[in-house]
Amino acid sequence: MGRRVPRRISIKDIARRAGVSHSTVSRALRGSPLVNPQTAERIRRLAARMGYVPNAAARSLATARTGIVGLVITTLADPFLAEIVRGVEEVALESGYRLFLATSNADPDRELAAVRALAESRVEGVIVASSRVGELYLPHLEALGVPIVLINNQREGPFLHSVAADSRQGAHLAMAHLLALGHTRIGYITGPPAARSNRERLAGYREMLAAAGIDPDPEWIVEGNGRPEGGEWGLQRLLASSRRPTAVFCYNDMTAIGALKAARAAGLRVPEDLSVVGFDDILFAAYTEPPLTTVAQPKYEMGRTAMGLLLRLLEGEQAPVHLRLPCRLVERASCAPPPQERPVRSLSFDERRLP
Amino acid sequence: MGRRVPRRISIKDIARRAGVSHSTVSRALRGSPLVNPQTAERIRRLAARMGYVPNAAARSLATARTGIVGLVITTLADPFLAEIVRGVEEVALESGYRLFLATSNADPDRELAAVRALAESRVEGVIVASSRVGELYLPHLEALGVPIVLINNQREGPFLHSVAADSRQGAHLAMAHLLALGHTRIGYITGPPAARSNRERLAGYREMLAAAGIDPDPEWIVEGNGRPEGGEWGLQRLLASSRRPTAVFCYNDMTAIGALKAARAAGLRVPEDLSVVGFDDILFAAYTEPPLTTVAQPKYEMGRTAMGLLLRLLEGEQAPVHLRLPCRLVERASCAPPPQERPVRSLSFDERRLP
DNA sequence: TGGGGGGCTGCACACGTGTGCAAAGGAGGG
DNA sequence: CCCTCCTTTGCACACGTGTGCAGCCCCCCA
Repeated sequence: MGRRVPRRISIKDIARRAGVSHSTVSRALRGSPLVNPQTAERIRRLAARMGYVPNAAARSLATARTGIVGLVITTLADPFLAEIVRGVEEVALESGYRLFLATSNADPDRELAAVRALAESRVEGVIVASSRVGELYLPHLEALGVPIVLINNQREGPFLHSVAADSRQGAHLAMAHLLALGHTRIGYITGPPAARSNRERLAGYREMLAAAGIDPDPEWIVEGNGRPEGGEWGLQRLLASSRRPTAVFCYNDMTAIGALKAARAAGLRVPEDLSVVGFDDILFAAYTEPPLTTVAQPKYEMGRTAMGLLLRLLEGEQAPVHLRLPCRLVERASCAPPPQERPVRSLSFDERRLP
Repeated sequence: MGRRVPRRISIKDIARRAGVSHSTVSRALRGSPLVNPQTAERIRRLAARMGYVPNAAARSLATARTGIVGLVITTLADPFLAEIVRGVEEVALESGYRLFLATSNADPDRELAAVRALAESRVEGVIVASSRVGELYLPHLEALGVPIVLINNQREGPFLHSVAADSRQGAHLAMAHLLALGHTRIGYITGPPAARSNRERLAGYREMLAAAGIDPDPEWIVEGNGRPEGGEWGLQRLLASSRRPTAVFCYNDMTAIGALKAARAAGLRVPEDLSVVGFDDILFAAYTEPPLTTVAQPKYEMGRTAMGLLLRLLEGEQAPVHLRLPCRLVERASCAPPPQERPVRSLSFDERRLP
């Protein structure tokens, strides 16, 4: 399959033209002090003039270093990933590493093929920016024997390191905001129940309620799936609960978007009747109706940090490292004080037990 | 910098264990008919058992083929790109090519560095999935001397090919829909004026108005920028026009989102008072308020087609090719028949000239 | 003037894989 | 039985770059 790549200038061609050996050219271009400065300069000029471009494959072979980092993502369709990838790529470029893309879309066959491609390319390290890494994926990656940095997906293993947003602290921010506005009945729409981030946000939610002396009603915690449908269903169930919350903290912005939709469908105004807080600060959070107050993960920083950590690991540090970056609250327009409590008496104990 | 990649099994190791020469191993693993079938099978078994993984760099060097395709995108933050990349990646994986990521974020220095990285990796071809390729970027890419497939960015050049959605036909769909609903005063909020896609959508807009016998008011065409702000400003100007449109066709969904926001701010209900059509069908189009009727580009198909085209070019076809894929209309809830024309007389000629 | 040392250069080999060519061995036909 | 041809294998070189080591030349010092 395929044609050959066009034959390009090699250091031997330059050597011939310069009347030196290819070794000298190699050294001159690499800036070795072993070459006479004038000669080196002459060679560099000549190389530039001849349009020389080093051959990465040949260099890899000679040096046993590829300068390639694998970037594993389940799917680019996750708007959350863009900024992370930007951060990763920027640091990679600065430090002379190349990125190999490996997406899997959660298909086991493709995951396997992708890992094989990474192995054949002899990646020196791997960054996994993906909410859900397949359970089988990770072992294969570990078998590569190179350091792995997981983003927002902390696990334990000899080659495993991680950079994650501090979801619990982020949840604290969201809840502190709602509590400060005067809310006391606050719901939480979960993401994928098994996700670590979900458990942490839930923990943060519970902690802040407890700290405020509020006893959370079990009905306030409803299951979503991290996607808009989940938010829709979740909010519907919340609205049906006996002690209807005046505010909802959502696992992520996608969930919040669904929740906003359901609120509208139920005739509720946001934020007058219901306050909503999201998580992630995706691009569209600023354009929902109303614009969404949300907890921003430092995505770009996480990307930079992950690649920076990988660089350090490639330099030789081998101890497993797990880094946490703080979130911050982005206040927009989806939160307000709770609606005036109708002076209607709350249900008495007896009434509650009635059908 | 960096440690060496762990030493892995080579065909020489296998050869030693199998008691044959490395040539035989190479041939066996590549499935050459020159090897005794039993021997070949034995070698393949041994290779698998020893955990052999071919070294892509060495193979590249020997065959002068890298199997690498450069994927150039200005920024991943464009939600539009995700599906395209998915299509590209899928075909690439199926056909044994690897993807090399190069983003530039419109920074000239980074563009240069990215192109140099592509050159050093000896990419066999390049796919450019990016609304705005820097003017300087493209010449550098062309200097690589490998086929280039542009997505949604048709230009002419010896190595340039393209796959694009048929924007004009898409505009026809949108306009046909609005006209069929009974609208006669229809505005268009542009994208970046220089963008080819914008010119095509504008052309499609004009053609359909003309076909319907409608003489477009110059005030109906207002300038946006492809982002929500542009849509906001654009709609504000449209609402201020003397013959206020009852429907707006927007350059893209981001613009439409801004337009929806401005409509709300102006107290207009969508779709009762104003119909809005977007373009692109990004993920969030389904979650705007109301859900956005829009023209979908076949993004996934475009990605697949682009990579497929590149494969054919790599096989040897050299004629510049420009492919067009049709769009389709996705009807949601942002369009309705125009509001009942208030029986109020329209302004007379004389009145119009008054201050 | 001889010896030592430093600066610079080239030789030769290595990296891992692929492949043209020669050669060995066996089978089959005359 | 010999010749030919086919199958199978290994040798040797190539790809482009990097690098240890030897060697050359020149300068400096004794």
